[in-house]
Amino acid sequence: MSTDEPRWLDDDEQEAWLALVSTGTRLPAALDRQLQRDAGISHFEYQVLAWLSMSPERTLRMSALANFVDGSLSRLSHTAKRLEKEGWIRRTPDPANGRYTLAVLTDQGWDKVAAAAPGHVAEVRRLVFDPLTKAQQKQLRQIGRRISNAIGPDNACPATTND
Amino acid sequence: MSTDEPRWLDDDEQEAWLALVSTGTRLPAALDRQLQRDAGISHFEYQVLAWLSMSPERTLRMSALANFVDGSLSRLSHTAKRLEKEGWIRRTPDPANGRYTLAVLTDQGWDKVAAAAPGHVAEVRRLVFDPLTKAQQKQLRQIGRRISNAIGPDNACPATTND
DNA sequence: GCTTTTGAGTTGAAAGTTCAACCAATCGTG
DNA sequence: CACGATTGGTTGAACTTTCAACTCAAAAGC
Repeated sequence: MSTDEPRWLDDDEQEAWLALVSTGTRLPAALDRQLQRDAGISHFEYQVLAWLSMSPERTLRMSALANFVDGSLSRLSHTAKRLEKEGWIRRTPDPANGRYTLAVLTDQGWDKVAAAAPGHVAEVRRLVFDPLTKAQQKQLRQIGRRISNAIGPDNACPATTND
Repeated sequence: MSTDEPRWLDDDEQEAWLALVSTGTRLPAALDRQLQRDAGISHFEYQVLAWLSMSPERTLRMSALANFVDGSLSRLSHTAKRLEKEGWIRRTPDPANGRYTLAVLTDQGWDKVAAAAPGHVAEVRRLVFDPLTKAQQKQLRQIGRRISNAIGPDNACPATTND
């Protein structure tokens, strides 16, 4: 953008960066593969079902759900249509305020997440936690929080002030 | 998969996991936004151009390039068609072995990356390195390497054995 | 109280990605 | 040296995601 030389990445930064980009594309891909293979759903769809399953009444407003899964409302709407067609969720206008839409996990939806969860958790463990020491897991938590803060708000995890 | 209870994530793991997923989806999105806004290309396209620009003769075989950018050959082929249409790359059959295809960065392609790079590097710095201490940057490098190893081969960064 | 504005959500078309089928060149093997 | 198997790459169709336009309900102005 500006005309003066930017501060390029040094070798260490470069290596960290390449590793991060590579992991950032390959980890989601790996999770998608596992879920697609064992449950026939994408990681995004899984997250939608999972967040609903953890919510009171198994219910969330579409916009809240979109925030949790870090997706656009439009993307969520299309996905919700597919999930609804499968019978895993239902959508109803919020009786308390007609311009909100509530997404509700159905019983079949619950069964679906319940069936998919163990395999998914095992994969997360295998790829992320098992290869790390306890100390590294803690470091990862702190690092993730800092980068997430830098990216900005819209965060699923409520802001924790301590780093 | 198996019928016995899986080992669920404890609270600390859960938090680390949510942070990682959130960062893993929002960081690429943020990079895409910056590049799209300032250069009119996606992060994936940028990576293609960048890897070519760093390669001898500004040339790489399609399959090698696909590995570097962690994408399928098909995806790369479609992308290459678009980049070629813009005049940023050329494709020719490898004279040495007719079943390989060489992707070559053109002069305009070089100019394109050169123009996009400073803004992109600045964004990477802002989002990833500036918020971290030197120690955390080192930790991130090690953690990334371990997770990357767990995911498996096909890695852009040549395998480094020390953790 | 009627109109304008704002915000949540949906929709359809365009762009991008994946999937499976395909082509073409090389390698192996008899 | 011929023929099937393999490998690198492309293509088109199906699917997903994005983008911009639109709908509808609640709030805000006046």
